[in-house]
Amino acid sequence: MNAGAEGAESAEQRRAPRSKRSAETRERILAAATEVFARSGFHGARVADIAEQAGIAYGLVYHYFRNKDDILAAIFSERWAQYIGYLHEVGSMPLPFAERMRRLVHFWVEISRREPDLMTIMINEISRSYEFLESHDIGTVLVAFDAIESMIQEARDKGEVARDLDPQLATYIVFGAAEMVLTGYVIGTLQRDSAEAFAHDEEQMLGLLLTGLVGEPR
Amino acid sequence: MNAGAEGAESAEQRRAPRSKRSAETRERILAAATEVFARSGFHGARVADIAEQAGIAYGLVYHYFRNKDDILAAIFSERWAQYIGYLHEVGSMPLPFAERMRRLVHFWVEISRREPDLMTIMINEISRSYEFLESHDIGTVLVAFDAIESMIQEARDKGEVARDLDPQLATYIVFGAAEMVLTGYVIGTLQRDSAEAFAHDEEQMLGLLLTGLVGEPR
Amino acid sequence: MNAGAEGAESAEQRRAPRSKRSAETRERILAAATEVFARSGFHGARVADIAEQAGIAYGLVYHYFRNKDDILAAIFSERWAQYIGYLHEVGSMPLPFAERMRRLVHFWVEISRREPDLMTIMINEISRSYEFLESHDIGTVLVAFDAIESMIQEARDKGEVARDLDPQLATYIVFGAAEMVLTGYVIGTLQRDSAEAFAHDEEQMLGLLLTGLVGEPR
Amino acid sequence: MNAGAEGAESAEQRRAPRSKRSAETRERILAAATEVFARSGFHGARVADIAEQAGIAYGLVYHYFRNKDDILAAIFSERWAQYIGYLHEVGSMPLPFAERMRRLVHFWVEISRREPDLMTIMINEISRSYEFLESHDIGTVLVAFDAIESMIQEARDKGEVARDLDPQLATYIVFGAAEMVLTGYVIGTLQRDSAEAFAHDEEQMLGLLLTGLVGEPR
DNA sequence: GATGAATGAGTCTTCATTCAT
DNA sequence: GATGAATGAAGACTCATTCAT
Repeated sequence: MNAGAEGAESAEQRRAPRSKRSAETRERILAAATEVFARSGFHGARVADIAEQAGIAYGLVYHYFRNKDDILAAIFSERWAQYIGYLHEVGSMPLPFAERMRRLVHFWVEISRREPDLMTIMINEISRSYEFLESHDIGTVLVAFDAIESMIQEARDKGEVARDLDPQLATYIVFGAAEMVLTGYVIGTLQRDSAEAFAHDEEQMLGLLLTGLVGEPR
Repeated sequence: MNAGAEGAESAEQRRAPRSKRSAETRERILAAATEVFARSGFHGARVADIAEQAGIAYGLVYHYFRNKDDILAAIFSERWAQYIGYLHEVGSMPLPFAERMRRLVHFWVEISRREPDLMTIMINEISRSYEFLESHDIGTVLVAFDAIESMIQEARDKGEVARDLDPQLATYIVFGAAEMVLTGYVIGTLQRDSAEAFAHDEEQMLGLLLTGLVGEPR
Repeated sequence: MNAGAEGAESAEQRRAPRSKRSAETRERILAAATEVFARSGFHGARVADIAEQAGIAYGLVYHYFRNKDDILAAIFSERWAQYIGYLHEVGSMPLPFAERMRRLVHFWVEISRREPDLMTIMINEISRSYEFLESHDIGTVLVAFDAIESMIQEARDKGEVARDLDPQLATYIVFGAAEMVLTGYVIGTLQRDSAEAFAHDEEQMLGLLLTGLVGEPR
Repeated sequence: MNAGAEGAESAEQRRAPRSKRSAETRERILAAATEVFARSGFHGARVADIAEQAGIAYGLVYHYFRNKDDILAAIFSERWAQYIGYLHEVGSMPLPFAERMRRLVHFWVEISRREPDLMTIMINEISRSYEFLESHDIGTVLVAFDAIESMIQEARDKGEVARDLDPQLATYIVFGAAEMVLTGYVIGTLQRDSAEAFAHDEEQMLGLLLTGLVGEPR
């Protein structure tokens, strides 16, 4: 398509300024969309709102994204990718299961603190399965589940978790538990204002997931 | 008119044949809407679809509900009410905490099996929807959380759960865990086709919530 | 239903209650419609509003009137008829022109005081010519103009008004002048709270119409 | 493209070709709406009709006006403004009262001749519409009354009109008289086809308003 | 690249009117 | 006569997307 136009060597750099600006605009759109989607939801967000938030004309959005869906998909895949990356990273570290879980929980809470808008979107839009199943790569979402499931599976094999545990179901439970707490942050019913408060929550979540409500050896 | 046929039944039933038909139509609309919302989502559902599903003219929908939102709100409040009712019922029974949790989990799974459409809506359209949370009574939703929180609080006082447990946070975790499993049923990534399979899930969830991933005394 | 309870007497009278009741209901609808039309305008008034105001089911309205237009037409023709009647009555009396005008003006002001709703409708709806011309008998309206025009014409022949006066145009002016004052009453920009105030207005109008703004021989 | 043709004209015109086109489209919509409203009335006019008349797509109307009401309001405020302007202009001229009235009457008749559609709307949709009066600035309408009232008041102080005249009431009468004649033009019951005919009407109106039906010194 | 004017399909909602009971 | 459930045509309005400049 544009391969011929690329030219040699410096071409990449010559293209740079333009593509740099381009990339910046693209990023600005994504950032704006993240904010607007978080505030109004995917359906409630108008392309015009996103453009306005990004400080550009709304027609320009269509130079960077095929359509509105595409924007959500981009937010989703690009951010989720790094998330998945982290999951795999944690999964491949030679750490005890409890420590892996600790990092996982910490990671989730951290993201929620730093990028609440992004987390809001993840939580609110991604679970709209009927839409997702049709238009996006639900597989990509499931990869995250798989990563956690492998983690649990492996831990079970090593005897770090109960032998009769169903790894798949356990994954859903771990994921759901974390997600609801994050939702609490997002909708403001769980208000936390200090790093300590968040740290405390992490402890609680970790303890509860590992040893349950009853669990004493915490 | 047919008053004679009605006889001296309960006063409630005598509440006019017309109202009766009316009530039936209303129910038919709610049932149709539940199905359509579950299939297409609130935004994707057209009032015309609901009317068609209910086998009525679409203007009639507006005799029973102010607008589309109102239909969702009705599904929500009328079903959620009975749900809350059950929570309180379980909460007031003189049962050990573990048993209460068992019933709770069973209740959730049962509803999902019997009324998957309703559960789909609850999960997709209501529990995550800022729109809904903004326009309707978020308080009503939170009552469910409160009921569970009281349950946990009480159990803590009795020493049935860990002393340092944060009841509020624990509630979110319990709720979130259950919700995600149900979401798995809803979107079909967790396929269960027998009563045994569901029963097994209940055991798993209960065990995990009570004694955690590690938990041995299960 | 309750016919048997009514007892015997003559057939006419036995039918009387029914047609009497009928006539009453019809009147109640007209009265209600007058109020509602005055408040909300013809377009803004819903048949259901009228029925509610009349205290009946809205389907019943269609037993008495073909449709909404028909109600307005009835108000119009039945009330206007008596109005026209008065105009002709005044026109046929052997009175000096000034006296006729006085009675005319008094009549208008009186109606406005006693039946402001009716007057509001007359003023607001009847001039919507495009609708009127199509659906109603504009001729009936014009009869009123004709009556006044004849009055002026005759006065001119007798030398009671300026010889070069165009009776038709003068009619419009007289009519318009009165109508705007009444409109002032209706919309509340001309507030009058005593019989004297209204009487004073009548004097002013009469004086102005007869001898003009300048006019001294008043 | 046409920038070169524009040259170094006034800054106002340089205000971008795009805005220019925009302004033209807006004007085209207003003109179309004026025609359609006059023909079918505000309620009877469909936005689609207006768009078609303007030769544009349906949705474009909503780029320029919030809704149908807004279009009527724009017609009203933009035209009425110039109308009020003229009233004040006449009011501030050092002219005898009779001359002022002459100009006023002439002005009304002229507008009716030149922009019958506009006048139709003013009369049918605005000056009588409770809807309009409620939702918009009735004050703006009343300013016109005030202007005339001041004119009469001043004339009374100078002894140009009867000493016992109520200026406010007189204003309503003058206004109403004129309005009804214009209504006659609008609904076609007063057909005038020559400049002379209109001029003659002006004479009649002026004479009648100044010296009344009886008035001889005319 | 950038702009925003233009397009028009898609839906909700209203409400006069009909009709079974 | 009376009721109000049922119908469905009609129309306002939104907004994603295209495209000329």
